[in-house]
Amino acid sequence: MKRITMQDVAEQAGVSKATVSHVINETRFVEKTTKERVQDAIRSLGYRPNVAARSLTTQRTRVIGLIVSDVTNTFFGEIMLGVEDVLIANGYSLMVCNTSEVLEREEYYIDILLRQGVDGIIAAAASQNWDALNEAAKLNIPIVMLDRTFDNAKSPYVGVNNKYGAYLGTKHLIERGYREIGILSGFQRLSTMRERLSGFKMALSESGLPLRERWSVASRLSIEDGQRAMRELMTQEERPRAVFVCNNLLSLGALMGLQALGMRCPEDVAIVGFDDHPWAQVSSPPLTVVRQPTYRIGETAARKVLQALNGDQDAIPSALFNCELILRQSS
Amino acid sequence: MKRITMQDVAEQAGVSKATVSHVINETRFVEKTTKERVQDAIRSLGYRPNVAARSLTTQRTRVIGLIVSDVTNTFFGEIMLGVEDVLIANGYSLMVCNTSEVLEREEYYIDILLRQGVDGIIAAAASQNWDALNEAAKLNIPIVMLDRTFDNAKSPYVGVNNKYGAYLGTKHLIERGYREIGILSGFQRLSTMRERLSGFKMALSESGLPLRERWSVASRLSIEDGQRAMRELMTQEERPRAVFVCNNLLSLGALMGLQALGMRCPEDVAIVGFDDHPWAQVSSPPLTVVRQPTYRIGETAARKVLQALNGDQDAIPSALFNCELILRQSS
DNA sequence: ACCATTCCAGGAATCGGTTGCGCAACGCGT
DNA sequence: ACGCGTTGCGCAACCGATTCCTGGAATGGT
Repeated sequence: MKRITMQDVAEQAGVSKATVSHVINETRFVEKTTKERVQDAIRSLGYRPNVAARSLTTQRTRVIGLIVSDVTNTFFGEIMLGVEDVLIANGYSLMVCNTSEVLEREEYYIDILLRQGVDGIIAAAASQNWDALNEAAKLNIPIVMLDRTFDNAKSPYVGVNNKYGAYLGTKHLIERGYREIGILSGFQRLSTMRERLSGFKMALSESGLPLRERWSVASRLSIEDGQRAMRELMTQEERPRAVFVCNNLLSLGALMGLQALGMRCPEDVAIVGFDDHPWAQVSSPPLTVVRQPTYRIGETAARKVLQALNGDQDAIPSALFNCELILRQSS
Repeated sequence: MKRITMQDVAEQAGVSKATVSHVINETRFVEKTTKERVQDAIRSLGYRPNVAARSLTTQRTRVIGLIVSDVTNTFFGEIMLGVEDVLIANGYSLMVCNTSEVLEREEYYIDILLRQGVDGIIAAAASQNWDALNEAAKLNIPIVMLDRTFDNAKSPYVGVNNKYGAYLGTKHLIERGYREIGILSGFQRLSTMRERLSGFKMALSESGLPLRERWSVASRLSIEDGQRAMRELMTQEERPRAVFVCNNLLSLGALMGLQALGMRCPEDVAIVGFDDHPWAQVSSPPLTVVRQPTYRIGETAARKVLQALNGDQDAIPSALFNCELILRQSS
């Protein structure tokens, strides 16, 4: 079936393409009866504007690119939900890219998104210094950093106060009486992980507790790696009695690692995780976690790109949410 | 910064736009030296083709739309992963739409995708008779149904043998000695849910076990609804001693519901869930589940759209994977 | 040396919209 | 009846690529 174009609508309605366009976009006054004829023609023909053609002239696509590092993680799933809700409500669409924390894939995707001509990019960057992002900035494409940021990033950032969150979780362990506390964190190239480590250290030093280097392990962000790392922590001659875990996949891995070792939580070792997860309520034991407002983070990030697109010339401020400690039975 | 066009490249290389285009797409022989000049120009200018312009003439966007019903569900996350890997490898991009099982949103998204001019659609449809999809079919846009299908769908379908999966899980409960078995399923408008219910019934009747109507509840697919439904099942005077749960969110809800009622699993009631989940390994108790090969489902669906796009005129066959029973401690 | 091929590459139309410019018709005042 | 301002809409250029048609130069055969 031949695709129906604006020309077809124009002919059917007995007007010019220009008028059809103006009716659709409400960009100029059109007499009521004419307008109705056009709308009828649109309906009866089942006309659907071609966004490629439109964006060719307008230079805008009304598509936003979202780069996340792990689509299978509920954390990002909820963020996507927030982003999507806001975008849809504003007539934008979403192009999702999953990097699996692989740097090359990230660069590749940036390129793709720029070719697609996305109007803006929301990114949970895997890398630490993103030339590709700078390029995008040069093209005047607004960027919003999500979850993680760079040291000298000039783009607004939406995330949580990671340092405080980790501090909160660690403090809780200390208050519970634990004094031998370890930490299971992730890539130090991620700002979140650095901040969480630093919050952890702050809590420790504030209470005069030492941090043993061997009790601080950083691993890749996966269940298997969490499991491995937990084993590494727990098989030392002198092992920690509590562990702060910096990510939900790692928490799951940690729990599994513990089970594999035949150790009990919290009797043998207490755990506080970062990031809540629906299943954390029924895990064995239910996990005490530091929760981030994921949906709101997504929403906020989306609002900020739109804000930038709507010509808010002022530098758009970053948004930091606070974390919340959810007490359960692992600590 | 002005966007760099093919014209700029052509001038810099001292050739015509046509030649630049042919170099980029390898659509006609270009002398080695000329080609190199063009490639140098592309590099030095940092030229990036405008896909909107391209798709205007080619009538193809190299974008595939993926409609899922719940992005926060790991199940769909893994499917997305599979879809994405295949698409990327073939130079396609992905536009993700999340319907949250809301029918209007689904129709809305179909419209959006058609406007965007996606080359194909992969859909886990929430609705049962999709006019919108038929429209897409009329436009010669290949559709692949994912996870669920319609009764008289003419599009290929990629999923699992749900009936057999449910049969497997139920059979397992029966073999364990349970005779009072209930089922917690979802919307009967979803083909998956109907099939699973039917597999469940098959197992029951095969063993001469009765199905009490009150032991079969269908709820919306969410954790809260699963919880509610489980309570409904468990607070009857005569309650089942085992429950087959048709979806991972419902399983989680069921577990939570049980906890809330102070009941123990599997002592008070055994559970077998449909869909595996990483956290199901550490839940209390670890959950026996019927697992679907999610990643492969995604991959396969993507391959099928591409196949259709590459002009495989023959009707593309559906693909049904088999489920696998994962034994843990809830049964 | 001349003509027929072959080889390379350019010109220009085209895809389907948007938008600046300008014109015809109409109403109103005098 | 005439002029002028206003109202409503059409014409055509343009966005940035692809692709068909065409033509000049180089090559080869006799």
